[in-house]
Amino acid sequence: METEPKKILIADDESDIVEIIGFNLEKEGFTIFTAKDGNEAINKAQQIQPDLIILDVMMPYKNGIEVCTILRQHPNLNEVPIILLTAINDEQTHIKGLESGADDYVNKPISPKVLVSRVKSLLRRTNIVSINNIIEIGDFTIDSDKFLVTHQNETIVLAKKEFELFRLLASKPGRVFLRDEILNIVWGSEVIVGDRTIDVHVRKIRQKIKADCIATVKGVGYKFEVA
Amino acid sequence: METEPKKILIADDESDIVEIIGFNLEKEGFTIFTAKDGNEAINKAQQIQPDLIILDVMMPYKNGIEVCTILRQHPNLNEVPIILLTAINDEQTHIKGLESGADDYVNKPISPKVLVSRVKSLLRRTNIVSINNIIEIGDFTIDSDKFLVTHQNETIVLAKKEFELFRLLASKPGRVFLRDEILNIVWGSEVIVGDRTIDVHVRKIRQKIKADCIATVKGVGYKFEVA
DNA sequence: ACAAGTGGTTAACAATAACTTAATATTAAT
DNA sequence: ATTAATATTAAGTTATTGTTAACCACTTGT
Repeated sequence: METEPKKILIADDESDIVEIIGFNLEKEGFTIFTAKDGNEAINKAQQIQPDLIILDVMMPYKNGIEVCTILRQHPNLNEVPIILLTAINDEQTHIKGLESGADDYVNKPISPKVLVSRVKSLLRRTNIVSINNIIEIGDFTIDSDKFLVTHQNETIVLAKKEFELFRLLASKPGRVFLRDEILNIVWGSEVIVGDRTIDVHVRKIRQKIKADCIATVKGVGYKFEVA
Repeated sequence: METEPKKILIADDESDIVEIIGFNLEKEGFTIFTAKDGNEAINKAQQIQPDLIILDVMMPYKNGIEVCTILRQHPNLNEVPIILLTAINDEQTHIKGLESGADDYVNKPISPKVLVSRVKSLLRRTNIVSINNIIEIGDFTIDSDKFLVTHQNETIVLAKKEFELFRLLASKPGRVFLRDEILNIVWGSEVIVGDRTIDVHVRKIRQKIKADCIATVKGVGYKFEVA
């Protein structure tokens, strides 16, 4: 099983904090993404589907707690581990932060080492609990648990066969799937359907997804192409 | 699906701390068990199989970190959520505590309310299915103790099976539950009921709850959708 | 004990969404 | 240009779910 580096999104308007935290997490092998305000945090989270998000509470446009509340209602991000970071050492805010759906609430000033420990602890816990069936490729997110495809913040609802076909192609971008393979995997080896059936499904997917991401390889099959 | 109150084991040699924390957690509907030292904590944990353990770091016989390390090697307790409690505000200990497998590390003096929040947050994360006896999602409040659903201040009375089905779906908003899953969880794996049974229950829920919050995924199952 | 009510299940049928096919148009390869 | 493969469209078919009402088992109040 491949273990790609875990992606962590850090959102804070104070660039030196982002830098020091980012540096320490990178040292541990995490891949770091950053955002400078609440809106950017939400957009980037959707784009990159991080494994964990660190949110400063005091940020322009949307504060960390607001971002947290929004993410918890988001179809693909409502289970992502969230750590709130704050200079506010206030009981009410602390409780409100956790109630907004955050997993941890850490007061500044922070020891980077402690933060790294907390990140690891949280990831350890979330890995035990949930194995998310999410494929990300290009601007697409394919969530098998929710039977949902999202593309650039837009949610696309596919029917069962459409979804299974799309997921198959997207599972190995660039690789061509023979029509026979597709039939075997999506329809099953016993089922016999005409050749045009696949085409019609491909058409429906292409229609629902505006992007041009399924390529025909004439005489062979279809493949998913990253734009 | 029975909803027993969640069991929490508190281990601390300072009886007044145990008392104040215990009191506040009981107020929230948790059942409290206590231990006065490390060995007792391990024994009681095995006996009662708590849903969460709070360990003081400084305890006789075995300290909290040692207890945590041992529990993490124990077959039945290696996944139980653990919160370490400590008067030691020291970075090294903090990190060691988390590395021993604890999920959280909280410094004394503690606000009981904050601790309760952290307990809830951790239980929310560790329990896929509603362990908090109260689920709040969208405009809905689902209270497993009172078997009550409220929606925008209106009280909705659901029958037992209806309630369990609704709670299951609401416990993982967005996630599609396969019909088989639903049967296994709500009806139990031994019980055999016809296919239309689920539909009829869904219909009744949809009828009682005016909102359109249960979506059908044809050929797959049902899911709860936030409006 | 009895009637009335509640909850749960089933069966019959209706409605609908998903899937398949067939007919025709378009495209790509040689 | 010719041909084979795929795209497109609409219509037809099937599978799945929705709806209703009836039935039975249990509980509750009298």
